Amino acid sequence: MNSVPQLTISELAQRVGLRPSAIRYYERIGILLPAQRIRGQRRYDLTDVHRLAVVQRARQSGFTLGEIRRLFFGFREGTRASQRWHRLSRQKLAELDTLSDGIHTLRGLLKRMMKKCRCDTLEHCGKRILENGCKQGRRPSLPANNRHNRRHKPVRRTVNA
Amino acid sequence: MNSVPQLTISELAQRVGLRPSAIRYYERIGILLPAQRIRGQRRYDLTDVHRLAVVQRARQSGFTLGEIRRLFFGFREGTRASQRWHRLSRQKLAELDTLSDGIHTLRGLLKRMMKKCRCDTLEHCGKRILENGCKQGRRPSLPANNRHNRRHKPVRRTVNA
DNA sequence: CCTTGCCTTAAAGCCGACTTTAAGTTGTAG
DNA sequence: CTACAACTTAAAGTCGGCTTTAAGGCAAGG
Repeated sequence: MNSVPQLTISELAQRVGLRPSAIRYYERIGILLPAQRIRGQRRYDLTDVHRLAVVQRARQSGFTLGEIRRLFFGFREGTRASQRWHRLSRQKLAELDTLSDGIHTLRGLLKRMMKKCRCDTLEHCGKRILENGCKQGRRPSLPANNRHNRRHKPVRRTVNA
Repeated sequence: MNSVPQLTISELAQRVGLRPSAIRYYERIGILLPAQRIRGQRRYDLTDVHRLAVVQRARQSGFTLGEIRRLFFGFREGTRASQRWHRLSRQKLAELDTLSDGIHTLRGLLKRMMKKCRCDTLEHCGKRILENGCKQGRRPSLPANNRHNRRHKPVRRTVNA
């Protein structure tokens, strides 16, 4: 049924554009469930690929690994826990909205700087941010640096398969 | 002319929601120009406030400090440098667009998870990301962690002045 | 049999972005 | 005169997110 039943760790890594070490790390911290093993070695299938696709997207969008675990893989069924999950999600949704806003603003700033060139643009933008920026939506919550993946070799994803 | 001619470092910090140590750090790494000093102590004015407003917004939107320096404060006039700047900006604009996309996707995923509840939603989303996600816009470029600002005391901004 | 290649683990290292600490200066109030 | 608050610096520490290293296992091929 699954076109790719068993992937080794480095095959999986290849597909999602990560390195094996990152995948092991994700397992350790509970982003991935302990993988099935065959003679001691981890094996994965397509559901893992999909899961990691979401993880990657989320990381790139500024989610921390903690948030990813809580929000995407942290819904247990108990009403208690589920309530907590809903609270967290609502919170994160709000954050995402203000984040979108911020990105929009900066996109605009960058574009204006490319045309009109120069500092008053910047100064003026800072002023605007301060003024209207006081609409206090819980600000995001910067995650951590992934630039490693650039410092070290880039890990190009396999285009498909 | 400027309603607030001289701010001490902690006054400035207060206004932009940073701690003094962060501001000194920004000066060290060239995000802020060496501040004017009066009897050895740094003094700031409104243009610094505005500058930091932009910096903050950019940090929250996932820019690294390096990018912020290069993109917002790194346009020198030489045609050579200016070309480089334009290249970087265009690149970052593209990144911002794919980032917006990603955020949109995840927002959708989170919302669907709140309604329909559960994993197939997630699985399905992963699949979609993999399929169309291969439109290879240079992915962002995660910056680093600011959660410190939460671990340590939050530093509430002064509402205005 | 031995090399090659990919796997394993635990532990240490690294980078970005700050914060904390330690030690010292300065201006003001009591 | 002293105490205090708020500043200064350099250096060390911290945290998240990985990567690298060191030491070893195991199957396939020559």
